[in-house]
Amino acid sequence: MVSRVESAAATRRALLDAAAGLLDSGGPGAVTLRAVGARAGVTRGAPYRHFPDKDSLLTTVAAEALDRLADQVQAVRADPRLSPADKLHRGLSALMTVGRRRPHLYRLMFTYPAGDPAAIHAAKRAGDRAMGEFLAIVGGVVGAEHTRRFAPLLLTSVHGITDMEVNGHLSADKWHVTAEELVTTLVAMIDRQAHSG
Amino acid sequence: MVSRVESAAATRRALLDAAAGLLDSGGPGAVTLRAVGARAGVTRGAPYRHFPDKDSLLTTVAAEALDRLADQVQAVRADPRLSPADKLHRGLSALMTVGRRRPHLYRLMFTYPAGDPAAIHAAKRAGDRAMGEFLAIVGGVVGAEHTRRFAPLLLTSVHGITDMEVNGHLSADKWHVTAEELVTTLVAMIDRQAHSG
DNA sequence: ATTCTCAGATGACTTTGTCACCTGAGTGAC
DNA sequence: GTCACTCAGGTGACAAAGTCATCTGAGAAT
Repeated sequence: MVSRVESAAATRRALLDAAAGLLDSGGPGAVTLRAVGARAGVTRGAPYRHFPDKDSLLTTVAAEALDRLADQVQAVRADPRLSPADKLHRGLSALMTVGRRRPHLYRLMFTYPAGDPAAIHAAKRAGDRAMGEFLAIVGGVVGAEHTRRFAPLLLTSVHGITDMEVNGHLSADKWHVTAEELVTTLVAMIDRQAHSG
Repeated sequence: MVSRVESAAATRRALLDAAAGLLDSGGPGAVTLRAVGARAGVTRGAPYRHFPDKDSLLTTVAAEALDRLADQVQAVRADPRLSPADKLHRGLSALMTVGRRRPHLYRLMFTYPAGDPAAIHAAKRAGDRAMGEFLAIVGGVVGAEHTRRFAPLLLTSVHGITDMEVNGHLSADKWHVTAEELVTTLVAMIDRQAHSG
């Protein structure tokens, strides 16, 4: 027997999964509320029982993705078997992997959130949490006194590298560099900078 | 007396300007072909005489913006009164200024281009040209042997900084840094790296 | 002068976001 | 246990917007 609230929660979950799935397979254009509903086993109007509008649904998808990223980074940070340098490498890899494996979702995660205030707040909160986890990892590498400058620099830079790669502005055969190479160079530079002058 | 081709060219121009204007003032959601047509003084169907579809129109807007950016950077690069370091600073400022003054256009410029092959090609071409101009400027600062690595790194990083700022992920009161500070740090680091080891 | 070409207008169709309203199954009060 | 209630979900409807077929009229070629 399923209670009413259980069924409702399951539908909500199915809607979010359907939206993310459609986004992955067909890009933003494929995400219509009708298609989302169909994929979740309900009809066009049903999503409005769970989200005030389409933007809020999408922003919630982004918020969940940011939260999962934050979880991953948190797990990396808390893993006692990893050295600070390894943690940094894995954390950054987690970010880039989202961009490569789920480019449309990645785009959504870093777009200015829209929709109702609750969804927007959730997205900002999740984004800040992910950022905070990264900050802590970077702090373990460069030392607290350098974190304020280098952590955001590293994050924004790696985001830029990922974003441009995802959007085809980093054609390897034209600029003769890979994203990995850029990140490696960047990390080495920051490391050196923080541990010398 | 206006010839037919003059009138057609003027309409095409008006359509592109109208699209860019609507994008600036109301975001992507405000750019409808009907609104574009109205703002350009024609009706809904007229844009299809100049662009095969909406995506192609938008991609052309992006291509023109990238071309204008390339022009600016080229002008900076060719200015004999500027030192290499000044050129770099002004070039990067040009990029960030687009992001701040015209955030929606900035987003469009760095999104994977859609539409007909001609428009896509124009956008990629313009993007590559802008990238090439930046590359030349960076080469003047760090020396040819370091350009391949540092130029794309600098560009992607500054793009990432700008993108995250534009999308509200760099709230100064939370992370206690400004975009300027990040760029300054980055440039100083690259400069130092290229001129020492 | 006649015919042709093409920019632009118009009507129509389709997709999609959104809302008002309806319905039926769990749920709490008695 | 009965009854009214709440709310998830279904359905009809509407408006906005992309797109196309078709029409028209003014400049261009002959």
